[in-house]
Formats: sequence, C-alpha cells, structure tokens
Amino acid sequence: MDYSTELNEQQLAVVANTDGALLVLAGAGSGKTRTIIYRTAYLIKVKKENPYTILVVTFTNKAARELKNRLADLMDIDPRYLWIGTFHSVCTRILRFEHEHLPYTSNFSIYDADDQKMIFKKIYKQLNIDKEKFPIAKIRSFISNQKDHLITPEDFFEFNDENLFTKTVHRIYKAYQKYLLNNNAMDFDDLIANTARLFHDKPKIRKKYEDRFKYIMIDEYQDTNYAQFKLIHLLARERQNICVVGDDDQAIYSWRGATIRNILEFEHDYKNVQKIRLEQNYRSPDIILNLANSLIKHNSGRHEKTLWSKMKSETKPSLVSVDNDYEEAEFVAEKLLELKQHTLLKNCAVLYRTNAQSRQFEQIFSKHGISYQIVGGVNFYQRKEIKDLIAYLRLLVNPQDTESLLRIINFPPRGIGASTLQNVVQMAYSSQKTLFEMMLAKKDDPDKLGKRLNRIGNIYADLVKSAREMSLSTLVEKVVESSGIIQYYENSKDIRDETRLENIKEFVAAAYEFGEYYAHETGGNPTLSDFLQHLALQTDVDQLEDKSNTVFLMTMHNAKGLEFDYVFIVGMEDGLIPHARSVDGETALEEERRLLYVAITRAKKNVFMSMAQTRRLYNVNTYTMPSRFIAELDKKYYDKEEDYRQSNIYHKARKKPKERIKNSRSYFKIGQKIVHNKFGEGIVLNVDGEDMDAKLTISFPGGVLKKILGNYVTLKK
DNA sequence: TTAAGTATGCTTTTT
DNA sequence: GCATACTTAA
Repeated sequence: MDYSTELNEQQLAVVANTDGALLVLAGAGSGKTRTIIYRTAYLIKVKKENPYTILVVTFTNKAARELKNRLADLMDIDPRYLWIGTFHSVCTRILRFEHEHLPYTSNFSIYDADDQKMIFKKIYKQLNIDKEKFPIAKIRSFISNQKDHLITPEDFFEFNDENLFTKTVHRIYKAYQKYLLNNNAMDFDDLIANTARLFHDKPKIRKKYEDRFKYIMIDEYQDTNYAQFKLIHLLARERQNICVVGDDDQAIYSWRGATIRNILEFEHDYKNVQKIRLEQNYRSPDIILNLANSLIKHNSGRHEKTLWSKMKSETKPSLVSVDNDYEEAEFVAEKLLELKQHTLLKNCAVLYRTNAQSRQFEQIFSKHGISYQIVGGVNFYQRKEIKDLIAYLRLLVNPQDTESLLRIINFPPRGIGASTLQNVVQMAYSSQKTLFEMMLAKKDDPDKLGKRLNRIGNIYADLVKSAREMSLSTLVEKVVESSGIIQYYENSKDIRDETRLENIKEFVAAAYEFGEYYAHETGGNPTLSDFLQHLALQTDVDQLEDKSNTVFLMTMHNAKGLEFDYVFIVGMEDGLIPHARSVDGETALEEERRLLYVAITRAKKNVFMSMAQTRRLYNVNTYTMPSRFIAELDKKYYDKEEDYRQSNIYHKARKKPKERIKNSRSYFKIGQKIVHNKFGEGIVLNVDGEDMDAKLTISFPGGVLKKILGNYVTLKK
C-alpha cells in the first residue's frame, strides 16, 4: 500500500505522526474517516503494532462499523481485536468486564430516557415533590449535567450552592441513583461516569487499560463532554499517545454537555501537541463551501480555517419561498421527481430542524409515490410494543430489574391492577425479596394473591428454563408467543395494533439478523445479554440502510457525518433555524449557526433551501419570518426565487390539497379503486370513518385483505 | 379491574 | 393534532 498516493500531504502527516499528542482540525468533508482508517492500518501494517493495542472512539455505532468494514476490505485487517466503538459501547464493555469492582453485576440493564422518566415519576410521588415547581425534564437534565461533570450525590454540595432548589434536586438525585442500583441498572451518563470513576479510584485497573491501549484515537472530539475528556485523559496522560480529530465549526451537542473547551484546550491538556489542519474538501463544489463559509464566519472565537475545494459546479444552490408548509413539501416532491430522472433517490436527503416537521413530507411523498425513510423521530425501539418486549427480555437477564417487571406484570392484562400490585410490592418489601422472587414464590400459593400471579409466574418460570437452553432468536420468538402479546394484538380491534404486530415481527427478525451478524463478527453465538446491549446502544442512524432506494428524511443533528448528492434544507425560518428556544444569547445562536453549516456541508452536488410563509403550529396557521441566517448567506453563492407564487409548481401544488379536502367527506366509497404505495392497486371493501382518517378495508391482488388509513392511499385516476 | 371516553400539554436537538 | 394521563361506567 502506497500511502503517499492515497493521501494528501496533511493527511499523510496525520497518519505518520504516530507518537505523541496530535490534534487534527478537520473541516467538513476533508477525508477525516479516510485518514483515521489509514492511520490505523499504518500502525498495524507498517509499525507492526498489535491491533489489540489500538482504541478508536467514534460518534455513532454506524461509523464504528464502517471503519471496521473498510479496514477489513481495503486493508485486509481482521478488526476483531481492535477496540472500535462509541464511548458508550466501549464503556459498557469495560464495566461488564470489571463488574466485580462495582456494586453492579455484569448483566446490568441500560435505561433510556423513557425509563428515566418513569422512575422520576415514581420518585416524585414517593418524595411528594411538586412537578410544577420541579419539572421532570428540567431536573432530569440538571442531574444528567451533574453526571457529565462526574459529580455524585455524595459530593453534590461541594459543587452546588445549598438552597431550596438544589436541596430538592439533591434528594431526587440520591433517590434516583438508589433506584438504579436496586434495579442493577445504569443510564447513559452512568456508563461514562462509572468508567471514569473506576479508572480514577482503582489505579490498578486503570493501569491495565493504560498499558493496553498504546494508541488512542477519538473522532468528533468537539462533541465530547467533561466526563469523556476525563476518562480519556486518565488513560492517555501517562503515555501522551493520543490523536483527536474534530472541527469546532461542527460542534452541535453542547446541550448534551459537550464542551468545545476540550478541543480548544487540547494543547494545554497534553504536552508538545502537534497540530495539523485538514482544509481541502473532497465532498462539495466550491460554491457550496463558499456559501457555508459566508455563514460560519459570523461566529466568533473559532479556530480560523479556510476550507477549499478543487471541484467546480454548474448549478447554484437556491432558496425558495412558498406559501405554506404543505406547499414546501410539494416543492420538494416536485424537485425530487425531477432529480429522479438522472440520480437515485437514496442520494437525496431532506434535513429539518425538528422531528415534527417530517409529517408534511411523509404525506406528500406518499401521495407522489416517492419512497422515503425517516431516520430518528420516534425510534423503533421506543415504541410501546417493542419496549414491552424488551422489558420481558431484560427481566430474564437481570431479575433485579423491577422497573421492567412493573412494566409487563399486567401487560397483556392478567388481572393484576394497581391495588393488587401494591399488595405484592408490600409483601416483597416486608419479606426482603425482589419483586421477581416474590412473583415466582407466590405463584403456587392457593390464596387470592397467588392465583393472580399464577399466569405471569408460570410464564417466567418456563422462560427462565428456556433461556438456558435456547438460542437467542428462538428464545425471542418464544417470549413473543408466551407473553401473550401477539394474541393480545391479534384480538384487538384498534387498527393501529396491526402496525404493532408488524413491528413485533420486525423485532423478531432483528433478533435473527443480530444472531447472524454476531456470528459473522465473532464466530460465536450471541447471548440474550449481548442482544440487549446492542439494542440499548443502537440508534436510528446506526441502522440507516442504503440497500433500498429511498429519500432520507432526518434532523440536521442526525445528518452529522453523512453526505448526500442533493440536500434539501427546509423550514428556513426564524423559530425553526435558529430554533425559538435558542435565539436568546449569542452562544445558543452560534450553535444554531453551526447546525445550519453542518447541514449545508452535507451536499456533494447541490443544496435546495426553502421556507414557508405560513406554517401550521398546533393546528393554527401562523405567519413566519425568514431565518435571520439568510441575511448572512452571501447572495453571490445562491439564487433566490423572489416570487415563487408566479411559478407553475405553485399553482399546481396549491390546487391539489384544497380539492382533496373539499371532496373529502365522501372521499372513499365502497368499490372505489385506490393505489397504495407499497401494495399497489386495490379495491375498497369497507369504509369506517371519514376523510383521510377513514379506516379502509382494501382487497389487493392475490386476495390480500388489508386495513389501511385513508391517509396512506390515493384514488386511482 | 378494565375499557372507553375526556382532558391536557406539548415540540428542539440524542448517546 | 396527537399521544398520554386521568376519569368514569360497567
């Protein structure tokens, strides 16, 4: 492998500088991932280092997987012994391994924001705290912030003034940590904080990992928080062999505790730091970079950078103003159909500031038969039916996980309501047993309580046995069956439960897939615990599939690290970008500016920006103002369609939705021919309800009957 | 105890 | 406008 022909001068310098502290300031599209891959390969192939000594931390699991795959394919390196992962996955691995030095067992559960919320509710009730005065979301993020700064309930008041507010927060924090410990569970912040603390408190363990990881590389360093900095510093301060890669212009996670300080102060945190800038962009034509630069230069206190590109473009980015949010979606749809003539839809993405903006696009895209894929939003794994299933599984791995038990003890309904439950909890408490033990012990008692617990107790006694014998996927299938969830949804009359059933099937498929993936990666069979960990740390971006040819819809945050030929940036309005909650204060505003910068720099070929003059908010049409960032964009680098109303698209777009709504009272009739995006042409057999909300029973070719909402089909012309 | 009906509050961004 | 939380009737 000739590195010098594959890399430019600066990239080469990053690859060859393997010793000492190295700060790489890598602009958008400057071949950052590529450089990390070559550096890793260089260490192994040229420096003959054992892969075992290298730690690479990435921002998403997807990035980690990509890195591994490319190392395997291009460089013929077995990635199995490399430690490549996100902070969260690396920490989980360490914590499970070192559990004996912690008050947790190796199979601790990982709780997400949803679980946290439920626990907070319980604690509020228990401690009798007013949620008006102490809003859960606010307190939760306050406590999360403490964890990001490695502040425990014990040393809380060393860092916080003592007043009425902090006293209450402290009580909640203490109770919350106790609850987690009792459930043998950690939240996301704990994964990082506990690892950092472990390294800090147990020098022997730190030494073990310090000796092992001779080379440490951190990607997206601008989005690390204090706990992550500390964790890495503990590992790297002795050897000072660390390479961080980042771009202060792309820091967009300060609200999550990330601090630019880490990248700005890197030269003080480590000795003799070498600094290398990657400024040549290989992704976008110069006009797009100029546009992005004209925006970002309004930020102060940044590392001065001049991103440039050799590529020229014949087309110019554009900004379009339309009447309302539906027409914005129509405009994007129209453009996409045009683009579809010479490019694949999967090379296109629609980026918005808030998830709520996705709906119009979904509707209009289905109408035009444009297939799309939403990344993020309501995560698959956050859906009720999936969370229920996961709770069943978690409990098998971690019987202390009372939170999960409470979730499913009476779902599907088996006669254990609030009052019965209280009895069981009380008895468990007085006999010093976990709720799980109580459930299993009581199930054979002939008294009233025993009878109630009978079903769930039997189910679990059986499942516990199966868990020891069955493979992962068979076990998951068995849980789906014997929990009664399938039967419950099959008997339900609610049309939404059909989707739930499909989701459950998809979940079982995911278990199979994971089994195959795991076998491929490690040569072994996954345990249930492996699967659960995978689920907990998985995000939507990680699952992004480019197999099917669909447009991607996602938030600007989710687009970080990705690239597309054509990028639509929608909702260029004040209140959206910058978001209404981020317009006070220069710091917040600068982060919004960076976010838009990230969005623009995703594009390889062209950028289409759009704004709507009115937008429906909480079901009311509200007038909007153009984003204040538009004034900062240099007019040389984009075309503005001043009066979009005059154009054809506008009139076409305007009529369609109106017509539809007017006639909608009798919109669907029995016998009507319709077209569905996925199933094709069909005939309406029954209509329940009116308008777009009507529940339709439709017969598709091959005698397939489906119940579908009117929203998802169009009339056949 | 549960299902169905009514009230509310909610929208940043996510590992 | 939707999803969740709470209330009421069976």
